[in-house]
Amino acid sequence: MKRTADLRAIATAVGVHPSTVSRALNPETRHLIRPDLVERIKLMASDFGYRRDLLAAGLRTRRSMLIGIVVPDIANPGFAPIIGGIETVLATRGYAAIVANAGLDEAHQLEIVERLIGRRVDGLILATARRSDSVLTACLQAGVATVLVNRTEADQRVSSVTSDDRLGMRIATNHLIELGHRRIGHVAGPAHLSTGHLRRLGFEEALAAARLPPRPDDIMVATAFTRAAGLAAGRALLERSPYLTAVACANDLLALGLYAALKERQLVCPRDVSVIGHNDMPLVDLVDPPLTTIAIGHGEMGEEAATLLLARLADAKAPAVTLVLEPELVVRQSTLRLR
Amino acid sequence: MKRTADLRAIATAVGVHPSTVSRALNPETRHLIRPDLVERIKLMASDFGYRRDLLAAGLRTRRSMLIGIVVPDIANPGFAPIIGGIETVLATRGYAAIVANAGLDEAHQLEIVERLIGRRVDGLILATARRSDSVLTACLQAGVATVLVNRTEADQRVSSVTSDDRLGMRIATNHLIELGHRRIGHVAGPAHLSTGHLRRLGFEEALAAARLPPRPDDIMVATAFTRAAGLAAGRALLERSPYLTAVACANDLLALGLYAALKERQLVCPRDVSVIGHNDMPLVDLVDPPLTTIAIGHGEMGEEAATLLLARLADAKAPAVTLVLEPELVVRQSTLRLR
DNA sequence: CTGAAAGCGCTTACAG
DNA sequence: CTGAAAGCGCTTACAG
Repeated sequence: MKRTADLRAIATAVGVHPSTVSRALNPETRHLIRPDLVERIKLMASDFGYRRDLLAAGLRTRRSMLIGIVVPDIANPGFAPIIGGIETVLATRGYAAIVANAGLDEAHQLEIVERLIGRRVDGLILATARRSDSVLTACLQAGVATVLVNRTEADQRVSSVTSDDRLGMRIATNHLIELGHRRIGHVAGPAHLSTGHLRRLGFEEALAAARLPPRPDDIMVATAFTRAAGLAAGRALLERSPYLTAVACANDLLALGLYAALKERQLVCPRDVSVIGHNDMPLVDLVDPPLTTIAIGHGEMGEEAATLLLARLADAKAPAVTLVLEPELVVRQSTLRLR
Repeated sequence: MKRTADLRAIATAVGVHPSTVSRALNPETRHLIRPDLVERIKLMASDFGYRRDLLAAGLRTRRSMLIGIVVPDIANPGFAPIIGGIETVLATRGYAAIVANAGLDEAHQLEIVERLIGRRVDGLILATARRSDSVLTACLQAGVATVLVNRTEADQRVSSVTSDDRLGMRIATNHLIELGHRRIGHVAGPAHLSTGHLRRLGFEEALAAARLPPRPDDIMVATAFTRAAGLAAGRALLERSPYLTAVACANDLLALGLYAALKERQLVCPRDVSVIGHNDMPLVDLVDPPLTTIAIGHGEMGEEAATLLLARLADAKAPAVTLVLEPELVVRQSTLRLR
C-alpha cells in the first residue's frame, strides 16, 4: 500500500499543529477552528490525497465503526436481502459491516464471534439465533451490543426484528381452510429455531380456531430449512397421511422439497394437493406451479435491525425492543379450492 | 463494551514485560520465549479472557487483516455464493471481509472504495468491474492489492477469475444448433461488462462456426442483467424477429424475462421457442419449464479470487494471473429439438 | 531468552 | 482559536 499522507504531513505543510488539522478535518470539531484556516487545511488535505486512518482513529476513540453480521450460510440467497438492508442503514452512519459465515455448529459460531470481538466490532447482528442461544450469552458477557434478526431467542434479552412468524403461518393455514381444505398437513421447521417453533404454533392455532382436530400425524418436522430436508419430510408425511389435501410448509425451500415428493408419488399440485410456502423468496413466482406463500420484508428486517443496533450504540441503556413485522399472503397457483 | 484485559495487565500479573507477553502469545514469535514461561503466560491470558486487539495490532503492523469485497448488489442472490467462497478462504488465513454494496454508479463505487481504503483494507476484491473501469484505476493508484471476480476489464492490469464466458455461450449456442435450430436469437447483456461482451462474441462465433449468417436484427442488447430488462429486450426481439425458433440469453435472469415476453405473445417454451440461459442460478431447475443453462462455479470463483489475492498479498511482485473457469452445459426442458 | 523504548496515526483533555 | 502532551494497545528493532 502506498504511503499516504498523515495528519503530521499536512500540519507541517500548512504550518500548524497536527491537532489543529485533526480538528479542522473532523466535522464535529471543525467549528473550533477559524474558518479560513479550515479552508486552507481542507485544501491541503485534498492536495495530499489525505485519507483519515480509521484504524488509528478507532484505536484512540475505542470505536471501530465496524459491525459484525453473523449468518448461518451466506451462500443462501435468503440472507442476501437482509444483509443488504443492514448495510444500507449502516453506511449512512459511517459504519461498515464484516459479514461472517458461521455455519450451524454452535462451537464454530462461538469462535467466529470471538474473532469479531477481537476485531473490536462496535456491535453484532446475529441471524443465527436458536431459541436458547449460548452464542448470544457469550456476546452479552463480552458486553457487545447485539441484536437478533430473522430469528429470536425464547428469553428476550436483546432487541430483535423478525417477521410475525406465528401470524404468518396462521394466515397461510387460514387460506387453505378458506379454500375448503380440512385435511391439512404441516411440514415444520426445526423446533429449536424460533421460525420453526412459532410457525408450527401458528399452524396449530389456525386449525384450532377453525375447530379442526389437531392430528400429530399430520405434522412432520424437517431437520433443516432446505429443499433436501423438505423432500425427506414430504416423503414421510405423504406416506403417513396420504389423505392430506393440502400442506402448509414452514418455508419456501421446504415447500419446494415437498413439490419433489409429490412428483415422486405422481401427485399433482395443486390438483391433488395444495401447497403453501413461507418467505416468498426470489423466483418462487416462477416455479411450477407458482408458489402461493407468505411474503416477509427481508430488506426491511435488515434495515430495522441496523437501526435498532445504532440506537443501542447511541444509548447503551436503551431498552431491548422486540420488533415484529407484518407478513402478507401472496396467492399464486399452488393452492386450489377443494371440491 | 466491557473493558478487557490488555497485554500490560497480563504482564504485571505474570511478572514479566508486556513485550514478552506479546511474543509468547504470537505463534510466530513464541519460540523466542522459554517454554514454561509461555505456558504461564498462556494460562494467565485465558484466565483474563484476553483477546488480542486486532485494531491496535493492525495499526502497528500496518496490516488490518481486512479485505474489502465490492459488489454491485448484495441482495442479488447470484453474488451470495461468490462472497461465501471468498470468506471461506480468507477465514483460514485470519482475514475477515467487509462487504460493500456499491451499486452501478461509478462515482458511488469510487466513494465506497475510498472508504474501504480509509479503513486500511489489505486488499480488495471487485465484482463490479466494467470493461474499462476507473474504479480499478483508483485502487491501483492507491496501491491497494486488487483482484477482479466474475467480470474482467479489457486491459488485464490485475489478477481476475471469471468463468469462460465466451466458451459458455458458444456451448449454449451449439446446443441449440445441434437441436436443429437455424434461426437463433440472442438477448445480450450490457456491452460495457465483460460478461455481456464476451458472451455475445461466443454467440457470434458459434453461429459463424456453423456457417450460419450473422443477423444483427436477431441480437437484442438488454440494459441490465435483470428480469425486467430481459422482458423488455425479449419483447423487442420477438417483435423484430418473429421467426426465431430459439434464443440464447446472456444470463438466467434475462432468460426468465424472456419467458414472460413469450407468454405475452402466447408462445410456449420450448414448443414454439427454445430458450437457454447462463449461470445456473438457484431455483432455475424448478421454473416452468426448467431452464436449460450453463453452470458456472460461483463458489469456486470466490475461492480462487481470494487465493489469488492472498498470493498477491504475500508477494507484491506476483504477476497478474487471469484465471478462467470452465463452464458446463446443463440440459433441462426449455430447449427442444426442432422438427 | 527478556526488557526497555519507540512508534503506528490518530484524538482530546489541558493550557494558554 | 491553537498548541503541546499524553495515550489508545499493540509490535519490534535494539540492547544486554
